[in-house]
Amino acid sequence: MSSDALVEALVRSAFDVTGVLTRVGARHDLSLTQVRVLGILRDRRVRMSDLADFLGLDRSTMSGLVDRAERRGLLARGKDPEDGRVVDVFTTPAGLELVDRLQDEVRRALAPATDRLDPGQRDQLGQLIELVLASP
Amino acid sequence: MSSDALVEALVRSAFDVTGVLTRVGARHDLSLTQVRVLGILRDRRVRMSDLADFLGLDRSTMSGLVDRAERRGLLARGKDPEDGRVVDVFTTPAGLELVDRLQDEVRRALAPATDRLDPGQRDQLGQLIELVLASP
DNA sequence: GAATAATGGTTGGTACTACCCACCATGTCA
DNA sequence: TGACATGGTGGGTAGTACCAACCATTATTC
Repeated sequence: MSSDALVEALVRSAFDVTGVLTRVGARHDLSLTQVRVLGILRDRRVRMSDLADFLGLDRSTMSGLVDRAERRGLLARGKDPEDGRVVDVFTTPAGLELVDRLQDEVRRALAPATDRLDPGQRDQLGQLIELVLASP
Repeated sequence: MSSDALVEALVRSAFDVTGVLTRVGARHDLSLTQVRVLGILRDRRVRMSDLADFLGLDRSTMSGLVDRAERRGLLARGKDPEDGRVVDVFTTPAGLELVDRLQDEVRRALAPATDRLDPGQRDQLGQLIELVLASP
Protein backbone atom coordinates (compact mmCIF):
# COMPACT_ATOMS: atom_id res chain seq x y z
CA MET A 1 0.00 0.00 0.00
CA SER A 2 1.44 3.34 -1.03
CA SER A 3 1.47 6.16 1.47
CA ASP A 4 -0.98 7.87 -0.86
CA ALA A 5 -3.50 5.09 -0.70
CA LEU A 6 -3.28 5.03 3.07
CA VAL A 7 -3.86 8.78 3.25
CA GLU A 8 -6.88 8.39 1.03
CA ALA A 9 -8.26 5.63 3.22
CA LEU A 10 -7.72 7.76 6.32
CA VAL A 11 -9.47 10.71 4.72
CA ARG A 12 -12.41 8.65 3.58
CA SER A 13 -12.83 7.06 6.99
CA ALA A 14 -12.59 10.49 8.58
CA PHE A 15 -15.46 11.78 6.46
CA ASP A 16 -17.42 8.64 7.14
CA VAL A 17 -17.05 8.90 10.89
CA THR A 18 -17.63 12.65 10.81
CA GLY A 19 -20.81 12.03 8.87
CA VAL A 20 -22.06 9.69 11.55
CA LEU A 21 -21.22 12.18 14.29
CA THR A 22 -22.91 14.97 12.37
CA ARG A 23 -26.08 12.97 11.84
CA VAL A 24 -26.24 11.81 15.44
CA GLY A 25 -25.66 15.36 16.62
CA ALA A 26 -28.27 16.77 14.26
CA ARG A 27 -30.82 14.39 15.73
CA HIS A 28 -30.32 16.28 19.00
CA ASP A 29 -29.90 19.73 17.47
CA LEU A 30 -26.17 19.74 18.00
CA SER A 31 -23.51 20.75 15.54
CA LEU A 32 -20.44 18.59 15.08
CA THR A 33 -18.44 21.06 17.14
CA GLN A 34 -20.94 20.96 19.96
CA VAL A 35 -20.82 17.18 19.95
CA ARG A 36 -17.09 17.44 20.24
CA VAL A 37 -17.26 19.94 23.07
CA LEU A 38 -19.62 17.73 25.02
CA GLY A 39 -17.37 14.74 24.39
CA ILE A 40 -14.35 16.57 25.72
CA LEU A 41 -16.16 17.84 28.80
CA ARG A 42 -17.61 14.44 29.54
CA ASP A 43 -15.35 13.86 32.50
CA ARG A 44 -13.39 17.08 32.71
CA ARG A 45 -13.68 20.65 33.82
CA VAL A 46 -11.75 22.80 31.40
CA ARG A 47 -10.98 26.50 31.05
CA MET A 48 -12.30 28.30 27.99
CA SER A 49 -8.95 28.94 26.40
CA ASP A 50 -7.74 25.36 26.81
CA LEU A 51 -10.91 24.19 25.16
CA ALA A 52 -10.39 26.63 22.31
CA ASP A 53 -6.77 25.60 21.89
CA PHE A 54 -7.65 21.94 21.91
CA LEU A 55 -10.35 22.39 19.30
CA GLY A 56 -8.25 24.78 17.25
CA LEU A 57 -10.89 27.50 17.53
CA ASP A 58 -10.78 31.16 18.31
CA ARG A 59 -11.67 32.13 21.87
CA SER A 60 -14.57 34.22 20.71
CA THR A 61 -15.94 31.20 18.88
CA MET A 62 -15.77 29.25 22.12
CA SER A 63 -17.70 31.96 23.92
CA GLY A 64 -20.56 31.61 21.45
CA LEU A 65 -20.55 27.83 21.52
CA VAL A 66 -20.58 27.71 25.30
CA ASP A 67 -23.22 30.44 25.43
CA ARG A 68 -25.64 28.43 23.36
CA ALA A 69 -24.94 25.15 25.16
CA GLU A 70 -25.33 26.92 28.48
CA ARG A 71 -28.64 28.41 27.41
CA ARG A 72 -29.79 24.87 26.71
CA GLY A 73 -28.70 23.74 30.13
CA LEU A 74 -26.03 21.34 28.86
CA LEU A 75 -22.98 23.17 30.12
CA ALA A 76 -22.23 25.62 32.89
CA ARG A 77 -19.52 28.16 33.53
CA GLY A 78 -17.63 28.39 36.77
CA LYS A 79 -14.99 30.66 38.18
CA ASP A 80 -11.50 29.62 39.03
CA PRO A 81 -10.86 30.63 42.65
CA GLU A 82 -7.12 30.85 41.93
CA ASP A 83 -7.33 33.22 39.00
CA GLY A 84 -10.17 35.68 38.62
CA ARG A 85 -9.76 35.90 34.86
CA VAL A 86 -10.32 32.24 34.22
CA VAL A 87 -13.69 30.74 33.38
CA ASP A 88 -14.00 27.04 33.27
CA VAL A 89 -16.71 24.95 31.74
CA PHE A 90 -18.25 21.66 32.74
CA THR A 91 -21.26 19.56 31.84
CA THR A 92 -24.46 19.74 33.80
CA PRO A 93 -26.22 16.49 34.72
CA ALA A 94 -28.46 17.01 31.71
CA GLY A 95 -25.40 17.48 29.52
CA LEU A 96 -23.82 14.34 30.87
CA GLU A 97 -26.94 12.38 30.20
CA LEU A 98 -26.97 13.65 26.64
CA VAL A 99 -23.32 12.73 26.12
CA ASP A 100 -24.05 9.21 27.23
CA ARG A 101 -26.91 8.96 24.81
CA LEU A 102 -24.80 10.38 22.00
CA GLN A 103 -22.03 7.91 22.66
CA ASP A 104 -24.49 5.09 22.56
CA GLU A 105 -26.01 6.24 19.31
CA VAL A 106 -22.59 6.67 17.72
CA ARG A 107 -21.58 3.19 18.77
CA ARG A 108 -24.78 1.84 17.36
CA ALA A 109 -24.42 3.77 14.11
CA LEU A 110 -20.88 2.52 13.62
CA ALA A 111 -21.67 -1.05 14.58
CA PRO A 112 -22.45 -2.16 11.01
CA ALA A 113 -18.93 -1.02 10.14
CA THR A 114 -17.02 -2.30 13.13
CA ASP A 115 -18.90 -5.58 13.02
CA ARG A 116 -17.36 -6.29 9.67
CA LEU A 117 -14.17 -7.04 11.56
CA ASP A 118 -13.58 -10.00 13.81
CA PRO A 119 -12.24 -9.30 17.31
CA GLY A 120 -8.66 -9.86 16.23
CA GLN A 121 -8.96 -7.41 13.38
CA ARG A 122 -10.66 -4.84 15.59
CA ASP A 123 -7.76 -5.17 17.94
CA GLN A 124 -5.26 -4.70 15.16
CA LEU A 125 -7.07 -1.70 13.70
CA GLY A 126 -7.36 -0.01 17.07
CA GLN A 127 -3.69 -0.49 17.79
CA LEU A 128 -2.59 0.75 14.39
CA ILE A 129 -4.71 3.85 14.79
CA GLU A 130 -3.27 4.48 18.24
CA LEU A 131 0.16 4.14 16.74
CA VAL A 132 -0.59 6.62 13.98
CA LEU A 133 -2.12 9.10 16.39
CA ALA A 134 0.86 9.10 18.74
CA SER A 135 1.27 12.81 19.35
CA PRO A 136 4.98 13.58 18.88
CA MET B 1 -10.03 -4.27 22.11
CA SER B 2 -13.62 -3.55 22.92
CA SER B 3 -15.87 -2.17 20.23
CA ASP B 4 -16.04 0.98 22.35
CA ALA B 5 -12.29 1.52 22.31
CA LEU B 6 -12.22 1.03 18.55
CA VAL B 7 -14.99 3.57 18.08
CA GLU B 8 -13.08 6.03 20.20
CA ALA B 9 -9.93 5.49 18.17
CA LEU B 10 -11.87 5.98 14.94
CA VAL B 11 -13.42 9.18 16.24
CA ARG B 12 -10.13 10.58 17.41
CA SER B 13 -8.43 9.80 14.14
CA ALA B 14 -11.36 11.35 12.29
CA PHE B 15 -10.91 14.61 14.18
CA ASP B 16 -7.20 14.46 13.66
CA VAL B 17 -7.46 14.00 9.92
CA THR B 18 -10.26 16.54 9.69
CA GLY B 19 -8.07 19.00 11.53
CA VAL B 20 -5.31 18.54 8.99
CA LEU B 21 -7.72 19.00 6.10
CA THR B 22 -9.21 22.07 7.72
CA ARG B 23 -5.81 23.67 8.27
CA VAL B 24 -4.59 22.89 4.77
CA GLY B 25 -7.82 24.24 3.33
CA ALA B 26 -7.67 27.38 5.45
CA ARG B 27 -4.23 28.09 4.06
CA HIS B 28 -5.93 28.44 0.69
CA ASP B 29 -9.11 30.08 1.96
CA LEU B 30 -11.14 26.94 1.59
CA SER B 31 -13.55 25.45 4.07
CA LEU B 32 -13.46 21.75 4.84
CA THR B 33 -16.51 21.26 2.66
CA GLN B 34 -14.95 23.09 -0.24
CA VAL B 35 -11.86 20.92 0.07
CA ARG B 36 -14.12 17.94 -0.08
CA VAL B 37 -16.01 19.21 -3.10
CA LEU B 38 -12.77 19.82 -4.97
CA GLY B 39 -11.52 16.38 -4.02
CA ILE B 40 -14.64 14.73 -5.36
CA LEU B 41 -14.60 16.70 -8.60
CA ARG B 42 -10.93 16.00 -9.14
CA ASP B 43 -11.56 13.58 -11.95
CA ARG B 44 -15.30 13.67 -12.33
CA ARG B 45 -18.08 15.76 -13.73
CA VAL B 46 -21.05 15.50 -11.40
CA ARG B 47 -24.58 16.88 -11.32
CA MET B 48 -25.47 19.21 -8.46
CA SER B 49 -27.92 16.89 -6.76
CA ASP B 50 -25.58 13.91 -6.85
CA LEU B 51 -22.93 16.05 -5.25
CA ALA B 52 -25.36 17.17 -2.56
CA ASP B 53 -26.51 13.61 -1.92
CA PHE B 54 -22.98 12.34 -1.68
CA LEU B 55 -21.99 15.06 0.76
CA GLY B 56 -25.20 14.76 2.71
CA LEU B 57 -26.01 18.41 2.11
CA ASP B 58 -29.11 20.24 1.03
CA ARG B 59 -29.27 21.23 -2.63
CA SER B 60 -29.49 24.87 -1.71
CA THR B 61 -26.27 24.54 0.26
CA MET B 62 -24.60 23.09 -2.81
CA SER B 63 -25.74 26.05 -4.89
CA GLY B 64 -23.98 28.44 -2.54
CA LEU B 65 -20.82 26.37 -2.31
CA VAL B 66 -20.56 26.04 -6.07
CA ASP B 67 -21.38 29.73 -6.52
CA ARG B 68 -18.44 30.79 -4.42
CA ALA B 69 -16.03 28.29 -5.93
CA GLU B 70 -17.17 29.31 -9.39
CA ARG B 71 -16.64 32.98 -8.58
CA ARG B 72 -13.08 32.08 -7.64
CA GLY B 73 -12.57 30.27 -10.92
CA LEU B 74 -12.10 26.85 -9.34
CA LEU B 75 -15.24 25.19 -10.62
CA ALA B 76 -17.59 25.69 -13.52
CA ARG B 77 -21.16 24.75 -14.25
CA GLY B 78 -22.27 23.03 -17.44
CA LYS B 79 -25.58 21.91 -18.90
CA ASP B 80 -26.57 18.36 -19.51
CA PRO B 81 -27.65 18.07 -23.16
CA GLU B 82 -29.89 15.13 -22.27
CA ASP B 83 -31.88 16.83 -19.55
CA GLY B 84 -32.43 20.55 -19.50
CA ARG B 85 -32.98 20.66 -15.77
CA VAL B 86 -29.63 19.21 -14.87
CA VAL B 87 -26.58 21.28 -14.06
CA ASP B 88 -23.29 19.53 -13.68
CA VAL B 89 -20.13 20.78 -12.12
CA PHE B 90 -16.49 20.21 -12.92
CA THR B 91 -13.12 21.65 -11.99
CA THR B 92 -11.43 24.28 -14.08
CA PRO B 93 -7.71 23.91 -14.81
CA ALA B 94 -7.04 26.31 -11.94
CA GLY B 95 -9.20 24.18 -9.68
CA LEU B 96 -7.39 21.04 -10.71
CA GLU B 97 -4.05 22.63 -10.00
CA LEU B 98 -5.26 23.63 -6.55
CA VAL B 99 -6.52 20.12 -5.82
CA ASP B 100 -3.13 18.71 -6.68
CA ARG B 101 -1.45 21.15 -4.37
CA LEU B 102 -3.92 20.38 -1.59
CA GLN B 103 -3.35 16.68 -1.94
CA ASP B 104 0.35 17.18 -1.73
CA GLU B 105 0.07 19.33 1.37
CA VAL B 106 -2.23 16.84 3.05
CA ARG B 107 0.15 14.00 2.31
CA ARG B 108 2.98 16.05 3.71
CA ALA B 109 1.04 17.05 6.81
CA LEU B 110 0.10 13.46 7.54
CA ALA B 111 3.55 12.08 6.82
CA PRO B 112 4.74 12.37 10.43
CA ALA B 113 1.81 10.15 11.35
CA THR B 114 1.94 7.63 8.54
CA ASP B 115 5.71 7.39 8.81
CA ARG B 116 5.31 5.96 12.25
CA LEU B 117 4.23 2.75 10.54
CA ASP B 118 6.45 0.47 8.55
CA PRO B 119 5.27 -0.52 5.07
CA GLY B 120 3.71 -3.74 6.32
CA GLN B 121 1.72 -1.91 8.98
CA ARG B 122 0.63 0.74 6.50
CA ASP B 123 -0.63 -2.02 4.32
CA GLN B 124 -2.52 -3.61 7.17
CA LEU B 125 -4.05 -0.36 8.32
CA GLY B 126 -5.15 0.56 4.83
CA GLN B 127 -6.76 -2.81 4.30
CA LEU B 128 -8.55 -2.78 7.64
CA ILE B 129 -9.94 0.65 6.91
CA GLU B 130 -11.11 -0.48 3.48
CA LEU B 131 -12.79 -3.39 5.14
CA VAL B 132 -14.55 -1.20 7.67
CA LEU B 133 -15.67 1.27 5.03
CA ALA B 134 -17.22 -1.38 2.79
CA SER B 135 -20.52 0.25 1.93
CA PRO B 136 -23.29 -2.29 2.58
C1' DG C 1 -52.20 15.80 -26.22
C1' DA C 2 -53.31 18.66 -22.35
C1' DA C 3 -53.43 18.58 -17.33
C1' DT C 4 -51.02 17.04 -13.41
C1' DA C 5 -47.23 15.46 -10.95
C1' DA C 6 -42.36 14.81 -10.12
C1' DT C 7 -37.54 16.26 -10.51
C1' DG C 8 -33.49 19.59 -10.56
C1' DG C 9 -31.88 23.80 -9.22
C1' DT C 10 -32.03 28.51 -7.39
C1' DT C 11 -33.50 32.26 -4.20
C1' DG C 12 -34.77 34.26 0.31
C1' DG C 13 -34.82 33.98 5.19
C1' DT C 14 -32.82 32.36 9.57
C1' DA C 15 -29.53 30.34 12.90
C1' DC C 16 -25.06 29.03 13.74
C1' DT C 17 -19.97 28.72 12.99
C1' DA C 18 -15.83 31.00 12.90
C1' DC C 19 -12.79 34.65 12.09
C1' DC C 20 -10.68 39.29 13.34
C1' DC C 21 -10.47 43.36 16.06
C1' DA C 22 -11.32 46.01 20.00
C1' DC C 23 -12.18 45.98 24.67
C1' DC C 24 -12.40 45.11 29.89
C1' DA C 25 -10.87 42.72 33.96
C1' DT C 26 -7.42 40.52 36.29
C1' DG C 27 -2.56 39.13 37.09
C1' DT C 28 2.49 39.65 36.55
C1' DC C 29 6.75 41.92 36.42
C1' DA C 30 9.84 45.87 36.15
C1' DT D 1 3.02 51.96 40.74
C1' DG D 2 3.00 51.59 35.98
C1' DA D 3 3.56 48.90 31.89
C1' DC D 4 2.60 44.61 29.94
C1' DA D 5 0.53 40.07 29.44
C1' DT D 6 -3.31 36.90 29.80
C1' DG D 7 -8.30 35.32 29.78
C1' DG D 8 -12.59 36.11 28.20
C1' DT D 9 -16.37 38.75 25.90
C1' DG D 10 -18.82 41.58 22.30
C1' DG D 11 -19.31 43.63 17.55
C1' DG D 12 -18.84 43.04 12.72
C1' DT D 13 -18.46 40.09 8.64
C1' DA D 14 -18.27 35.99 5.60
C1' DG D 15 -19.46 31.43 5.05
C1' DT D 16 -22.22 27.08 6.13
C1' DA D 17 -26.44 24.89 6.24
C1' DC D 18 -31.26 24.37 6.84
C1' DC D 19 -36.16 25.05 5.27
C1' DA D 20 -39.78 26.74 2.42
C1' DA D 21 -41.12 28.72 -1.77
C1' DC D 22 -40.37 29.06 -6.40
C1' DC D 23 -39.38 28.38 -11.72
C1' DA D 24 -38.10 25.41 -15.48
C1' DT D 25 -38.04 21.11 -17.43
C1' DT D 26 -39.32 16.35 -17.83
C1' DA D 27 -42.64 12.30 -16.80
C1' DT D 28 -47.23 10.56 -15.96
C1' DT D 29 -51.79 9.99 -16.41
C1' DC D 30 -56.07 10.38 -18.09
